[in-house]
Amino acid sequence: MASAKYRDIAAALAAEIADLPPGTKVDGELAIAARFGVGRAAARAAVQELERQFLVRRVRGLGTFTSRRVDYLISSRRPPSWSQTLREAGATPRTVVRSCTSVPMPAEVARKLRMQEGTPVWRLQRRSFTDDLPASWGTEWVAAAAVPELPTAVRVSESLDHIIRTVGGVVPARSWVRASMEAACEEVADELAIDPGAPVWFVKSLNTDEATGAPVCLTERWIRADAIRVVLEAGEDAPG
Amino acid sequence: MASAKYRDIAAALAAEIADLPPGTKVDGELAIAARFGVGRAAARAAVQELERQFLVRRVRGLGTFTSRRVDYLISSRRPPSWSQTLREAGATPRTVVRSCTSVPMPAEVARKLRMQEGTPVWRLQRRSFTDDLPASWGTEWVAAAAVPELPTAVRVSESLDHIIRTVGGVVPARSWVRASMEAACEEVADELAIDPGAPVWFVKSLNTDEATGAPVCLTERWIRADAIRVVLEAGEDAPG
DNA sequence: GAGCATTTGTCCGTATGTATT
DNA sequence: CAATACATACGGACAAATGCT
Repeated sequence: MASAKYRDIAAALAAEIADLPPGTKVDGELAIAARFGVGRAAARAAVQELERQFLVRRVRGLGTFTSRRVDYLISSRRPPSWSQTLREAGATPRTVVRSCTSVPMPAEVARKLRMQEGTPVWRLQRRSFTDDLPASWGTEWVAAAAVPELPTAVRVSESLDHIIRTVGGVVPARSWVRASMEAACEEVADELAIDPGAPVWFVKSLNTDEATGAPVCLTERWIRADAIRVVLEAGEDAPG
Repeated sequence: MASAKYRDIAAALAAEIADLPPGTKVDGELAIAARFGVGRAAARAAVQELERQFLVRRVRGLGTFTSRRVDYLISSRRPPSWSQTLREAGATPRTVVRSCTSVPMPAEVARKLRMQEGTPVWRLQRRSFTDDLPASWGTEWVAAAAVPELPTAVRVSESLDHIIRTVGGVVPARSWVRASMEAACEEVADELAIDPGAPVWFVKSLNTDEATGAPVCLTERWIRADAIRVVLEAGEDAPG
């Protein structure tokens, strides 16, 4: 019995592609089926196994490609910046504003930001890419007082962290973070160009002024699990 | 066209089983195929979709059953105890010692524990269950000085946190945690009774004496993603 | 824009293997 | 040993997305 054919094939393919640079095109289902002398079902199961392990990414009509997950390190010791974190991990980040409006602060947000419900707050919705892959989407609630002209600022810089530092004059630091893995709902799946139900991280985070401890912004962000490996570091010591 | 049949079926089934108590037997593939008027392939794909989303668990020869994931909250504000965390979540925890030996401290562990390489350290390997499901496995490195008689102590109490408190006389607190989701390797899959490649959490954590900050133990633990929903929390403020 | 080849996505029917009860 | 139900696999078919002509 040993194991199933598709598992052996998956293991063989995994070893083959291990050293290939990300984005390399690999054999299609039919080619694999022919090479290993199996039907398309077994070949397909093998490639799907690799996909579940985030080793390849598949695009209909195009093919199967080697993939890599970029580490996204969330730590209280480092600035809460998508751009900077991704760049340090060796990827090319990009962020696009979907909407940026001033709204009355909802009750839940007000509680977290420790401000009066109904006072104006920026509601910034953005989508972030890593190497041209839509990898993150979510909402950032920024205290209006911290950055008076956010809509203008986000047109100049892609980094909210940078904006708050330069325009707002505060250094944001992660105060608390909560991360879990969920199945993508319709809306999230749509924004991230994945199938509904695919695994995504949900990261909620409060950033405060490093100096005064005053709340600056609240972020709620979904992150594609197949593109990003979220690593959360809690605590003060260096993990090495 | 709208979407695939199996997705519609999966969505319909998900809604049906949402309120069922965990462990309830649900329709098999053939029953679903008959009910929705599709082939077995589509029915199977639908159930597999539910399985990927951790809504059901399947056992060959037995059937498909509703599942629940227990929340495992890892936070710097709460004691690093499997037993206590799981119990609070309403599950029945159990921990079994696989091995407990005194070994010379490896270099990597020594660096994390800030001790001399080669000094004696307890190497404790344990497997933890939630409701009789093997859900976690890993190694704990405990400074020998903190608990002189660990092999005896682990026979009395299942909670390492409790042992260190009572026998060692220190209150352990999470100093830092590093968690990510990986595909299970052979060894881990074997210990957790899952297929190799299935999604598992890998959690590495350093616990220190709450009072003095001195390192007490280093843990490396794999956790079944289909059984446990890991939630990471970092920071001082109340998340509400 | 239309047409075509490629490749993955979905689905069918059928068959056999294997674990549990 | 038999019944049940999931696991794997085959071959075939059409749909849908992509890139190119």
